[in-house]
Amino acid sequence: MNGQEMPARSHTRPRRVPTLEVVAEHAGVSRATASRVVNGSPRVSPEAHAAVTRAISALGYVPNRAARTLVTRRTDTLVLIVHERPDTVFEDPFFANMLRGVNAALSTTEMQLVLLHARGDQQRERALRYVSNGHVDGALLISLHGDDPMPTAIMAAGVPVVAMGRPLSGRGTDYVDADNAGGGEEAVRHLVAAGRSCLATVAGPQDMSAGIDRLRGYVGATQAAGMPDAADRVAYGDFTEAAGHRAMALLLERTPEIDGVFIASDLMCIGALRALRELGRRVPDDVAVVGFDDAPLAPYANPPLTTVRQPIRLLGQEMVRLLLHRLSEPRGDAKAIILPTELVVRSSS
Amino acid sequence: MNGQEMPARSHTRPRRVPTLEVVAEHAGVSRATASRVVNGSPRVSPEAHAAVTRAISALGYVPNRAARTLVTRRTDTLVLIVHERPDTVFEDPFFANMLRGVNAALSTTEMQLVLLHARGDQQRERALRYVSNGHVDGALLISLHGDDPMPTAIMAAGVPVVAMGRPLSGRGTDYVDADNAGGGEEAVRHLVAAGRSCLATVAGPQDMSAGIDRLRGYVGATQAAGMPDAADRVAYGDFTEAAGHRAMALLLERTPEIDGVFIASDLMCIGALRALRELGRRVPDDVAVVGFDDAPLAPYANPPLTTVRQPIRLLGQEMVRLLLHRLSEPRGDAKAIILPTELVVRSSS
DNA sequence: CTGAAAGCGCTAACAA
DNA sequence: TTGTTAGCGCTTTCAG
Repeated sequence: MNGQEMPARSHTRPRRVPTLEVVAEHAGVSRATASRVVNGSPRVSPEAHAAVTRAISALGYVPNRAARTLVTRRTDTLVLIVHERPDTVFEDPFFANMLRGVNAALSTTEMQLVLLHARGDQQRERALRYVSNGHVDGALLISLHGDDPMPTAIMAAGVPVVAMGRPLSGRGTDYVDADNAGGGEEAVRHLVAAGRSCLATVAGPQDMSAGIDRLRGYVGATQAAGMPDAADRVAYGDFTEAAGHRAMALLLERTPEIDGVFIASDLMCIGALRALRELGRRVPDDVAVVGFDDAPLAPYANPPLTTVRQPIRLLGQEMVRLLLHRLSEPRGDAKAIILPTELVVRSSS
Repeated sequence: MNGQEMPARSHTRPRRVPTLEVVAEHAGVSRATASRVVNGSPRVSPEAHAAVTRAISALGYVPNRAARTLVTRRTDTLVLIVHERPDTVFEDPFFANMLRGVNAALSTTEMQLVLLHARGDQQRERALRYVSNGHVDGALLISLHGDDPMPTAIMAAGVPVVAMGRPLSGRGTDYVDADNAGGGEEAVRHLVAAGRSCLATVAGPQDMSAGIDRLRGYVGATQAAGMPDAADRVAYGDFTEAAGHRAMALLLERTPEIDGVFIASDLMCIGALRALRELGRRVPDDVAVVGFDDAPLAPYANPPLTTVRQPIRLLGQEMVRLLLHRLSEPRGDAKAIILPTELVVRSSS
């Protein structure tokens, strides 16, 4: 299989942990009864229960997961698969925040989390094989691009899936997402309320729902505000700082009179801010900027950026909650959890 | 054990995967021979090998990890334990970068990574139990504080450990670290070369080796440069932005004539920069600043910060390499891998 | 309510 | 070089 002999890993762990067998003996019951107590079965007499419980804590017994998995085919493990297209979305550290949410939700459980990267065909294959072969009870998918078949493939293997962000394909996939469209609208309303009349946007990649939805919100709100021409002032970037710089410069070149701009990611904000500075525009007096808060970088921008904040940590938590729910409730319509965004106004001191 | 009945997770996975038994039959050999092929034993005839290999790919066989673990007591799993003291070090996203390094090193292996947070006694206990009970082959420890007994406890359980950063206790623990002292020295040399004569430092927490070592480097280099009095101009912070702000303000209050400062983390840099601005100091003309690059925040500072860069991603990789080495080489002296830092000079455009 | 017994899929002696 | 066999520790019928 792996083609080479395994190294003889002989780190002799002398302290062999107690087995159920030993617990049962210590409690004066059979292994079956001990197992029932461990698994919380109600069909156990109070005496037996007490005896086994005592034995467990006396011996410091902990169930052997491998043995349990072997028979139950349950792994008590979730996998987080990170789809990372070389040097784009994952460059920014929004990941850490999401992870904290995931862990928070998991910490009340006996579930453990394993991490898998899946960039490149080889790693994708490996990840899919891993998931399909019963190594995990469920999968969390993040940073999906385009119509990635991964969610469908995993579901076809009978493993429940929850995606972060609305998947562009795979109609039946459960997912959690921020209200990206609503955030885009809010940004526009803020700019309009600030008296801006010539809006533009640096939109995200149109092969990701986050990019698409934020743009949709922007377009809808500008039209609702009676600024249909704003829908034409769009430049696209791939969520990176360099792209933000490029897009902002392009917008200003095409329409110098822009006085308000919505930028669909915080990394792009940093780049756009740089472009504005280089072109001699003052922020926010000359051009008002509203960003989208994926990661904790925007607060460090200079001048401080007003942003639409995405509750990433909460999204992580909700992903896990939804997946755990699916585990006990395998069938049913696909669910989507959309969390509201929040406008965070920051002004230079 | 867990006190409540497990929910009946019945997501019927119909597609039962093929077992070694089936592979053996298909190849016309015994299970033992098939196993030998799977594990790359050389004691197999070419014909048998070919037959089994063919059967494996025909059937899409993948070894059942639980079964294998049950007998070999090897899990092919490493755990990354994050020690996160409430709201201090972990606030900054250096974590994501380290994780990428870890994953890079792991991706050439069949090993998988599980993530465990251990803040608070309860979670610490859980983590230790988890590790001690043979769920993993080795442990990676990050963001250790003070004389945390965790490394020693895990090693006592017979599980190899590698820590990120020199542990303050546990003499025998393997670890990887950046050359923090060297970085501090380099920062000072840079400031001296820039003609600064009244140096100060915002040092990190003195219950973490990163804080201690960077300060040591600073002190040593200032004395070597004939500025013994600089050793007195030290203010401490806990690596957070707020602390950096506070410490910088304190330094300037005590010694207004400071014209060069070394700041032991990038988050503290952001805070210090804010303090400098508020107090009307110009950077770098008035006060030159050299930071320490833990996370990708510093580049976004305004003005751009000259920093000592820590190769976090590489450190992650080296952690894994060292741990894998330990797995095959259980005994031997504790090893330390110290990676050099790099001075990154950034100037405002 | 309890126990005996049959495996889950795999590896590792031990024989052949 | 190969096959036979005995478990690894646990859950789960099935009788009692």
